[in-house]
Amino acid sequence: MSRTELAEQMGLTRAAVSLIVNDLLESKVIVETESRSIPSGRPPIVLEINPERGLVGAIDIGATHLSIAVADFAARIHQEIEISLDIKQGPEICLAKADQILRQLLQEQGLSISDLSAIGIGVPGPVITEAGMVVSPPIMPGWDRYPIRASLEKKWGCPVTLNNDAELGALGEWAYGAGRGEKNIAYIKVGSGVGAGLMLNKQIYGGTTGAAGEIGHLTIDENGPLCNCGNHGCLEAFAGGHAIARQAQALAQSGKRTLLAGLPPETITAREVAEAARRGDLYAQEILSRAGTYIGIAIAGLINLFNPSVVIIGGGVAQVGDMLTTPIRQAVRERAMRASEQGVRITTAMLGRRSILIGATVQAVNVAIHAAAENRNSTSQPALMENLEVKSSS
Amino acid sequence: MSRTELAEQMGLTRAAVSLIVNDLLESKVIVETESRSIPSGRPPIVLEINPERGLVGAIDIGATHLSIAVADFAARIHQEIEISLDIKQGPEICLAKADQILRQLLQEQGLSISDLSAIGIGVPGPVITEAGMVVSPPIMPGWDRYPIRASLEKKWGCPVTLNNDAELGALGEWAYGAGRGEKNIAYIKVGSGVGAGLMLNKQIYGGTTGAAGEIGHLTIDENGPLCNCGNHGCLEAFAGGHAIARQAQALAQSGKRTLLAGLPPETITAREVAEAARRGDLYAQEILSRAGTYIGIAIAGLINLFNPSVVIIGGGVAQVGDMLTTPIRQAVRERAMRASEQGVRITTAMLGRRSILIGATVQAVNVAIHAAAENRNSTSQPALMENLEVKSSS
DNA sequence: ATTACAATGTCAAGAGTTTTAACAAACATG
DNA sequence: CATGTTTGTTAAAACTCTTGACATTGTAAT
Repeated sequence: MSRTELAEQMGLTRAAVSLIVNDLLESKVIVETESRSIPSGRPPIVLEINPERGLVGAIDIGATHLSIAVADFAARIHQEIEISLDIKQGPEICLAKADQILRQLLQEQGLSISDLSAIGIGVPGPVITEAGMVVSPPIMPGWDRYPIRASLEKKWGCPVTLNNDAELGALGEWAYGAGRGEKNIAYIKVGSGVGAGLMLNKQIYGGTTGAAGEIGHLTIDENGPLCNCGNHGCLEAFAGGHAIARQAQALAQSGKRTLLAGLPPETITAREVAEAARRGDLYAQEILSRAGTYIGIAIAGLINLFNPSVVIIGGGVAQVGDMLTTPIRQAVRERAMRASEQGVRITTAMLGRRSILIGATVQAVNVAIHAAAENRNSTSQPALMENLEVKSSS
Repeated sequence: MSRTELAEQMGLTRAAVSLIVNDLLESKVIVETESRSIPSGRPPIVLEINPERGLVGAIDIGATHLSIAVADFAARIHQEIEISLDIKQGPEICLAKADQILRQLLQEQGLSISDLSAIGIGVPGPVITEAGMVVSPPIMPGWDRYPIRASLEKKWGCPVTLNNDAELGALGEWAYGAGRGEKNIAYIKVGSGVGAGLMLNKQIYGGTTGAAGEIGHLTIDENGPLCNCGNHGCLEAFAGGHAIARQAQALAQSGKRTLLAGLPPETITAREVAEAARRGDLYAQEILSRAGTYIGIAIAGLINLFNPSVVIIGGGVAQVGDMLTTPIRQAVRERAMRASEQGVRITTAMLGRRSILIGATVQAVNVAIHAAAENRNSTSQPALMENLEVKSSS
């Protein structure tokens, strides 16, 4: 983004922007990159946040895994590690583990926590961002109202941000993936459960108590199977990773000619179903296709209510690609209203399994930038930085 | 709101606010009202937009009616009129009618269009606010892309705003009704059809193409009755005014002992059902209760996705009150996730059938204020006015 | 090559806002 | 009636942004 563009966006003159920008250049918060060529006139000098200005940490705590990454201010991941970890062990154990892995990851490069400008975290539950804690999480026993952010900021001595994981998936895909620059997007995380993260008017929308986007518990069929949440026929009970695994286990024991038949039932997860489907197993494909249809029904509802411009399918199960998106698209076409359905693009996550980590990185970079700009003695530097924070649509 | 409060909200000092405020007081855009008493210290002087500064027009174009009102800057309605009008007649005829009624209404008080500072309009279709037109409306044949705002501004010579009617219902209830000061609310308009208007982060949310909030076309049961939109089992086909009337007509002919039995089927509308139910007719109550349950199912989905703090039931059918809200509350309690459901209040519209007109008034006042503030030669007067626009939460 | 053109970026003086720091005003309480 | 507390006001000082010029850098035409 050039000085002139910034001036227009902020409602200032080029001269004023020049003064602010040069100040920020001097302190290396932003840098000039190559100048684009334009039809006529002097080419603008493109400005961006200095990728080398610092490093941030990104942590994705899932139901059964823990991913940690170190990235620069351009959200380029330098190092990454994933281990399995049961979130039910509670905050003390899980966060201690995260602390340990992060330090280890940094040490490999001769770094320490103090080299990080900020750390972004995603968790699979309703988050009150301002308070830095989760409230009444369905699948995180023991985490309710635990002061996650406060305790980590104290331990690490740097700013920490906490968000819902699906929100971060949406943010990641919006900033660097399939939803770049769009105004309203939904990121559907299809993992063991199903959740949605929303960005409305280019901002994360978490709802009143952080519980927005619970698409997994839309009622699809009131006579359907029992869900963890206590209700019957939730989407999650039809199409989540657990539900897929359960169907596959039943299939394996049914005596049908399927690639899954040979496996011991306990070892069958959604991953095995995806693998079998990829190899052409019709029964496995059938399971995924049906899941896709159910997800599509729910997404049709979401589209009717939100009218987004893009819906991005992410999460572990989404790695199967078209086997899920094709039935989803069809269900949406059949169920959603024309006016909304025609304007929406439904696509797989561009950042794959990294959407959430990248989203966490973006959040961390944003707070780091804010902290840096606030320390400087200028009024409108923060406002200018906000326009540079993530390459917003031009 | 006092000068000191304004200063805090805007991040300025009291001194700066004083200068701006006194300028605005001089030009009578705002006025001082009585000073509240506080525990200790000098009582603050409450400021508000001068209610007498001017008048605005509000127009609510429904599927089968046209309501027009003249109100002051405090959204107090001075005059009001409602006639029946079929929106299918198209924009030329309907807007000419609106023009005629408005002029007539003004003339009764010795006024004319030039006495109005702005006019707000609501229509029952997806609106692109910036363009001032509707796009692909399901129930407004002939209105697609007709330049509603442009043609009216030319005709009337004052600023005109165009919004979806349910959006305005939400805005009206948020500003002066059951959702005052809340951050995220949904207004459910139960009329011939069913639609939702959303205010998220204290702003109208219309979606990417203005089609957000189409709750009426959520699929409740894929084997349900055919809907106007072409799909099966939409909420609207179960619980809209049309659907209620259809059920009542069937009931009347069924031979059951009901108050509706005597009436000729063609004359039975939702209004007659409500009337019979109020008189204790169990069959009529049953119809309404079932409609409430279906609406509740859809609202449960909306709550799971949006996590609002208040859901307001409005529109013609909602006038029956508890006969609709009780089953709605119960369905929501059964279907929505705890975390979201516990934090939400479900209530009837406080402004009754006027929600939309008041919302239109609020929009009109806002643009009028903006126009007034922009003409003045000051940088931050517009910003200050925004904080006064509608009594936002303190 | 040279010239014209069109847009970006820069500079110094001047205009306009906001802060600072002190003070006056208004009300409750003892 | 003095005291405490918070609001609102005032003048000078500090700061920010705009104004209106000019230099810069590329493309396209002569």
